[in-house]
This record gives sequence, structure tokens and C-alpha cells, in this order.
Amino acid sequence: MLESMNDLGKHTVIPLFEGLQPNHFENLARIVLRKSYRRGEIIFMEGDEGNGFYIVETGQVKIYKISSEGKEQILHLFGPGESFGEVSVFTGHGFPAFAKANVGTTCLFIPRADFVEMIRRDPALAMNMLGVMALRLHRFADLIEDLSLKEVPGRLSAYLLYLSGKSPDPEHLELDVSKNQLAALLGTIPETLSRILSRMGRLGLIKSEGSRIRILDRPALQKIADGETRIP
Amino acid sequence: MLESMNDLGKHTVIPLFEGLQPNHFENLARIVLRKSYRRGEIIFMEGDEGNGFYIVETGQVKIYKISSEGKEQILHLFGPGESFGEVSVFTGHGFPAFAKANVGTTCLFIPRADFVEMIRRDPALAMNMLGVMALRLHRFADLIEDLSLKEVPGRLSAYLLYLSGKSPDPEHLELDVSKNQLAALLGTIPETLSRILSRMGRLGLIKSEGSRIRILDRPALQKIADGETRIP
DNA sequence: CGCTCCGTTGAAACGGTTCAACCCACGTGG
DNA sequence: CCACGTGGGTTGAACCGTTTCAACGGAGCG
Repeated sequence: MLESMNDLGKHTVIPLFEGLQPNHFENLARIVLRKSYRRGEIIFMEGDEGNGFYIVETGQVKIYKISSEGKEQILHLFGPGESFGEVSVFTGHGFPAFAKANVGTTCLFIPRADFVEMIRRDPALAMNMLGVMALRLHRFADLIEDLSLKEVPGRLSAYLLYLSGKSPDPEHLELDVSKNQLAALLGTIPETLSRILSRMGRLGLIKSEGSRIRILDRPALQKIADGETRIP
Repeated sequence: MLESMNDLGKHTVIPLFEGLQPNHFENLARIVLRKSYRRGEIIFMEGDEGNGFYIVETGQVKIYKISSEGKEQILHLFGPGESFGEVSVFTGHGFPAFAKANVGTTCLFIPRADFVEMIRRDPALAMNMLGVMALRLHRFADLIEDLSLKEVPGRLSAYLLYLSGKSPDPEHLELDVSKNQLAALLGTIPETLSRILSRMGRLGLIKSEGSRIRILDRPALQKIADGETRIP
């Protein structure tokens, strides 16, 4: 396990552990556990006691809420190097949402007590943790803005531009989730998403080919995302 | 200023500083500044550089986002003892929302650099900060759930029950904000809120008398909040 | 082949917003 | 003292985006 932690530290960017000293990794290596999950497997449920948190090693994890009628709202999608479930380490309230492996996934699990002890000793680790949580709060604030202040075309445009920003080729996007999942991420349903995608295609803003999307008119998308234009 | 910090520490619960030692307060007292704001005055704008954060001493502060058409979504309402703007201390991204004094308000301002230095030295303070931010993330997750998974009657019911939970008399509530503000908090508009309040009144669930609301049928409200019942 | 899952399309229904009018309490100034 | 304007709150009718329900096509797979 020690080697794998070093591997992780060397090859994958883990914001939580950025800039830590080698001896930190040795300490971490002593306490982490590796867990693996099959596609669709639930990692934890809302309300479960949070006795530790996770770091994605490979695969993808979906954090989501679910209504009494079964509609789901995705809060986060996490990939390799990202951590989730940390919140519950510091609140006694249990996990605030569900976590599920979207594909076959392996995670590192860090038990609560050990980690709290590490953090208590080490201000640098605490600072990293504060940075990660601050960033997450920032994202939540943006998500709330999107969900409550924009209509679906606006949210979709914002998401496409966001994807474009972190894609190797900013014009050619590859959706990392199914369109059903994308709908849940945008707080809507597959039918609505489908309609809006085809509308945007008809207007020449994008070209949607399965899970690949080409961006044709970025300025127009930007205006829709900002709520300056409505979609005809 | 030193005395006021000690006052604050002794008489008001500040989650951020809970359980700290007297010498911490002495250090804090050396770096804080007191600022006051008139009713309606803006404390910071979205995007402003965050070179410090605030603790409400007296009054009430509203944290909110605003759409291009002017519709506002309230993210938080903070009263005495609560802190806001801490996120920006750890992200270089500026404030993620607006802050405005809802009434005449005084705040303590803690400059970024000094506080980071304090935290770096003191794991206990860092742990408190992590707890506060974790709690806030938890609340955000709930807010997102409310906004995207529940309809307005559900959100309103949840809010009324929440108020009931922290009211001296659980049956007789006093709204701490105007109904216009409450609408913004629930992610809707005053008209809709007014209609739903009167519907609930007609059904005998509540009795709304200006800013005072009596809860008559808590179980029914609970079912609406949970999405188990729809409102006729 | 028949099954399921995903995505798409159409028509009807719904919840919420928009727009407009109105009431009432309150403060101001003639 | 009353006329007047103002802001918060309420109500009604039309409108709009989204969801719902239903049906269908295609891809993948036993």
C-alpha cells in the first residue's frame, strides 16, 4: 500500500495533498485502505455515518441527492485524484448525499479518526483541506445560481463552455457522462435535454453527434449562459 | 477593541472560535477591525477580491446571487456571531456572491493575511474553521436539494419547520425577513409565495398574520416538505 | 430473435412567472 | 388635517418553459 500511495502522490494530482512532504505520504500510506466498486455500486447512502472519506484512484464517482419520487440531482462528479466525503469528517451529521460508482472504480479510504489526528498535528495538511473545501463551496454557490437563476438552455450552455475550458480541443467535446446523467446534472430530465440539444443544433450553435459535441458558435452560447439571450 | 473581542467571545457564540484559548482572543483582538453598515448598504460584490472575512456583531447580513434580469437568490442569512466571506480567504477567486446589510449592522473584519498566519500556527483554529465550512457545505447540499427536487410549497414547508425548530415557541413563528426576502430565499417571487401561504391558510395548515405565522398542522407540513403529499 | 436501455419526438398538462390592478399602512408636505 | 406618493403585500388572468405521458427507433446483447 505504501508504494501505491507514493505512486498516487507522484503521478496523479491530488489537490488535498499538494505540496506535502514525503513523510506525510508515509503517514498516509499507513492508514489508507483500498476499496473497489463495480459499475452502479453504491459507496454510501445519504444519512450514513461518515467514519472516513475517499479519494478516487480510478473510475468515476457520482454524488447525488434523490427526491421522494426518484428524481435525482447530481451534486458532483469526481474523477481520479479527487476526494469526496470529507465534509462528514468534520460534521457529526452523516453523509449529506448518496455516492455511487458510475463505472468500475477503485478508491482509497481514509478513516476519520486517523485523519483528524494527522490534520491536528499538521497545519499544512489543514490548509490544503481548507482550500479544497473553499473551492467546493465556491462551486456549490455557482451550482445554486445556475439552478435557481437560469433556465435549462442557460445551464446547458454554461456546462458546455465549462467542458470546453478543460478539454484538449476546445471545439470538440466528449461528454464524460450519458445524456441521462447530464440531464440529472443540469437538474432536468432527458427529454428536455434532448429537445434543447436539437434546438441548439438547428440554430447552428453546436453539432451533437452522440456523446461528441462540436461547438460552432461560442459567443452565442456565452450569451445564453449569461442570460443575455433567450433561445428561439 | 480588545475588550470588545473579549465581550464577543464571552457573550456570543461564535462557532468559528468555539473552544479557543484566551490567548487566541488576544491575538485576534490585535488584528480585527470593526466596520458598520447602514440598512441596504452593500458590504461586498460578487467578484470582489477577498482580502479578509467578516463576523456579524449586530444586525443581519444577506448573501445572495443575482441574475442578469435582476432576480435574486439568497444563499445565506447571517446573524450575530456568524461569520461570512471565509471562503475567499482560501480561494484566489474573489467573493462568489454579494453581501448586503439587511438592517443596520456592525461587523468585525479579519484581514486575510493575518488570519492565514494565525491558522497556520494553530491547528485548533484550523479545525474550527474546517467544521464551520463543512457545516456550510452540508447546508448548501440541502439548499440544492430543495431548489431542484422540491416545488415551492415543499421548500416553504421545510423552511417553516426549520424556523419552528429554532423558535422559542415552536407553534408561533416570527419571520426574520420580509416576505419579499423570504420569496428570494425560497427561489421564487412574492406573488407565488403569497398564493401558497393563503392556500396553506385555507387548508388549515397554518395561520398567517403579517410576519407572524402559527403552525396548525405540523404533520401535514412535514409530508409536504418531504414530497409525500401534494398541495390541493 | 426478442429483450432492455438509451435517446428522441409529439401532444397534453402543470407549476410558476409575468403583467396588471388593487389594498393598506405609513410618512411627507401642502 | 387631508392629499399624496411609496413600498409591501395580495389577487386575477394570460402566458411560458418544463414536465408528464406515450410512442417509437436504434444499439447492444443474451
